[in-house]
Amino acid sequence: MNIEHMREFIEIAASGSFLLAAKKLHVTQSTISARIKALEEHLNRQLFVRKRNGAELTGAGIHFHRHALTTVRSWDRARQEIALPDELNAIVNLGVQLNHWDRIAAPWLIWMEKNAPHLATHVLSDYSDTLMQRLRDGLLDLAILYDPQQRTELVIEPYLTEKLILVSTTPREVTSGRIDGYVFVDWGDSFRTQHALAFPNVSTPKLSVGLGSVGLDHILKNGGSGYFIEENVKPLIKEGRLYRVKKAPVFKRPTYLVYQDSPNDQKTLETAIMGLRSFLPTFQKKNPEL
Amino acid sequence: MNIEHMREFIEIAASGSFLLAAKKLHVTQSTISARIKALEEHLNRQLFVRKRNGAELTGAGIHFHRHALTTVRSWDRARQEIALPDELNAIVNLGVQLNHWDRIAAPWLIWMEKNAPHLATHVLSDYSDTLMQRLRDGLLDLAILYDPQQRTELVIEPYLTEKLILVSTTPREVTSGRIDGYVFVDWGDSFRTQHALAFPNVSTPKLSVGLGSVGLDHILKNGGSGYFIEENVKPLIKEGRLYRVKKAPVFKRPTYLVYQDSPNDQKTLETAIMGLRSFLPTFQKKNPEL
DNA sequence: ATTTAATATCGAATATTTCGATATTAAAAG
DNA sequence: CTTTTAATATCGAAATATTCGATATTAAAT
Repeated sequence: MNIEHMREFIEIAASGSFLLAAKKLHVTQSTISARIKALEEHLNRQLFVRKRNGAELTGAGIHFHRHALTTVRSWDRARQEIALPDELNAIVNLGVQLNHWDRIAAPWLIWMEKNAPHLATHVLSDYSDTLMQRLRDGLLDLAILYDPQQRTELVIEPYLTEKLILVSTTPREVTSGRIDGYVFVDWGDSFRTQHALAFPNVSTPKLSVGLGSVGLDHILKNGGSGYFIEENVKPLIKEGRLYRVKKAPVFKRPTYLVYQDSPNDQKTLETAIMGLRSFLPTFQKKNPEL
Repeated sequence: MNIEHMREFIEIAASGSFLLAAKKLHVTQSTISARIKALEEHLNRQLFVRKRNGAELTGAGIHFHRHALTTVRSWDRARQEIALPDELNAIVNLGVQLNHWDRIAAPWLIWMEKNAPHLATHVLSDYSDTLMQRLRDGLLDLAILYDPQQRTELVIEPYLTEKLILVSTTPREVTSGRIDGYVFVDWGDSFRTQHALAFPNVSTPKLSVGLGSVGLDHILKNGGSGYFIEENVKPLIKEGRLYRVKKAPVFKRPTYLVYQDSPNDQKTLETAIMGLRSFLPTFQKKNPEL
């Protein structure tokens, strides 16, 4: 069965006439007639009632029409997601953490546009484990993530190291025991370990959230404190909406560049990686303490 | 695009070799080669990496494979429904969890046979996420599942709430610490959370299984305890083969009825849903005659 | 360097699709 | 009741696309 023929069936159903549809589709009416005949024979069911003023769907035709639509849509979606336009000769799929879009994905897209205009780009922003899984499945060419799992077929190289600093909506120093309004943001395994070591006597934090931005929103609205990525809260500290808690330990959070060991398209991957690496020196110049 | 060719693409992906697929499909290898070449040119994307020992999907190929499956399935469904004899005028495709066959699918089939004999029925029994995907792709009309993901195009309504109770092959009460012969059955995200809260000091359970029936078989054969759906173990408790562990917490496990917001065939869907609702205790209270 | 087990290519044979011309059909007009 | 008309159906020839069989190419393993 040919999907284009199903499309024509849909067009005929819409125009209500073989002749009209033929004109619209720039084929002869006899072609349409033959196609429908073939389709009807294939399905062993009449799809149209031929009338003086055109063709009308039969019951089976109406039924088939609905399915034809989903089949054609499914194909269209496949094409849309896979097909590359002629002027682009490859695609790079980059995965980044949800909170890395602004700082990594956006500048990378600009860099790629400028330095490799013949390469299409696609960015997926999700959690580490989803990205990891997509990498393994070959659906991503490379990803930047925290806590990568070592795997033989994957190359892992250190990328940026972020700092997690404790900020509060009111200026204060770190105190022992329960910290009021403290939001525990789960920044992953290694953070949890470091955090437990640094604050052995802090029992269950008042509020735990899985996503940095949610926790940040929360304390900005309701007051409180928590650990956030320095880069993300810097502007807020400048505005005076947040204060850095003095003497609080700073946690490091390394990110890694991960990609397939033997990729399908070495050159494309290298270009993409070059783009990502190009942010490292400039980023580090701006943040010499890292 | 020819659907039969997509089927061949799927076969090649499955066999991992042009040559093998050619043999299976009773065409020459050069035909397969040409077909894939045409497909790749059409999409302007490489789908296979040709290797010494066969052909392996590229990332794009894997991605395309998923869509190819739904397109082909969608077409199959169209054909299947159109091929129905006249006295049956539609098919309802119901998806249920693997362990729900007996309790939901089987009685539903009987109900449908009695109350809507002109509707053909088809039941798919699989995991939640597979069912969810099929629903989205329009390959299922409705499904009953745990943890549905909210989606604009889907309607979700609460259905049965099951109880998970702790049973053991020997009569006893719940004890602190490690429970001997305990089988941890993974009943999904929300169960894991509830379980962790209820048994904070139970470390890694001795044995974990993904599927309830497997776990149940295991303890019946080897002795032990675990959480199972009340309805499933009730007869076994009566027989004296299992004992309910006293004072153990009971976990709730809600199931949901999920269907497309704007279905292909409103009336057919409504009938099917009515059948499913008729099994609900609330419905049976209101309509005791059923 | 050779062998081998895979895919790619190419021209000829074959099959399918499309076209253009014409036939058929059935309702509307006369 | 016949003619007209506006649609679809049919048919053979031409155009197009697909498949085959033979052979070339490739790259890993020997």
